[in-house]
Amino acid sequence: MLFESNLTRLEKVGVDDMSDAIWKRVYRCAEELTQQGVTPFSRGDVIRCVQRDDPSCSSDSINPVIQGLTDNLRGGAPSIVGKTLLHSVERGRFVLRDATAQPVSKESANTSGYREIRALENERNRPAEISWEALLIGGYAFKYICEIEPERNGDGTLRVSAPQCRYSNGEGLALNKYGTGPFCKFKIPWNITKSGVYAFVVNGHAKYVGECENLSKRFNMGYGNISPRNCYRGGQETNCRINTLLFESVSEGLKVALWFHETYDYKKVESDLRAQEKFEWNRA
DNA sequence: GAAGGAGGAACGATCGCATC
DNA sequence: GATGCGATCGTTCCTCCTTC
Repeated sequence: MLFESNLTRLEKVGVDDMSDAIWKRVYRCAEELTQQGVTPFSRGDVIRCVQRDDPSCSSDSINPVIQGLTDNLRGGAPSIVGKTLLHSVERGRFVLRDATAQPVSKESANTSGYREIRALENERNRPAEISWEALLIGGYAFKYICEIEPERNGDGTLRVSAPQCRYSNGEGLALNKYGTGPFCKFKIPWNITKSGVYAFVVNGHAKYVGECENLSKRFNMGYGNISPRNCYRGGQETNCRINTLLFESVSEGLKVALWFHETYDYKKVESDLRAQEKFEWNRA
């Protein structure tokens, strides 16, 4: 059978461990509709078909997946197979892209469409103007980024975040050393995409230095927003530990500022700094 | 080898705007 | 108003590198 062999080939390229992935259900439905002679099929046809098997799967989840599988639509949720399965023939109507086409490998799927999306994002997120203010740490000039200002309650007290409570923990994992918090949530501007070395400066004293490839991501998707999984063993303990230290410092009324030294050679600069000075929040 | 620190891929959720 | 499209962000998991 033509369609069965296509799916089999997809599974052979390394995607057979994702039996519940929405993209796979979407593809099966597209095959099913095509076999029934419903081609082109509508977005709604696919959504109804997927929901027939899994009513809990909302159209909000299915829509970006359809988009992400369609070669001539931009955006959507990128899947492991890339934009290789569907083709939009008119607004809201699709056909299987090429029932006889060879699927792309995981590697090539990652290198084409996905990279183009990232390149566009990088272009959009041009670096922000960083203050001219500078701070010398170990001979390197750091620029001021912002003060760390966690979310607060209506009465001005720090809002305590407890992401560990949201983890389903089906494997019965223990909390890691720093998984109990308390945690806070904060963000820095999203448009500082440069690599370099950052420093937490508390009341004028550098407490921690670390490296990053993308400062905004490192903070907004790392330190500033602790994910439930990271509170448990195997999660990113460092994010938990540093977040709690920030929480405690700000709670005590201390000023915590983020400073940044932009460099491509961030590994060397970080190790150089840590060799020169001992920072209280860095571990050995 | 274990632990710490970080990057990145994959997938999904949500939101705003456009179009029918 | 419903549906479709596009963009952005969040979560989880995995891998890599370095240091001890």
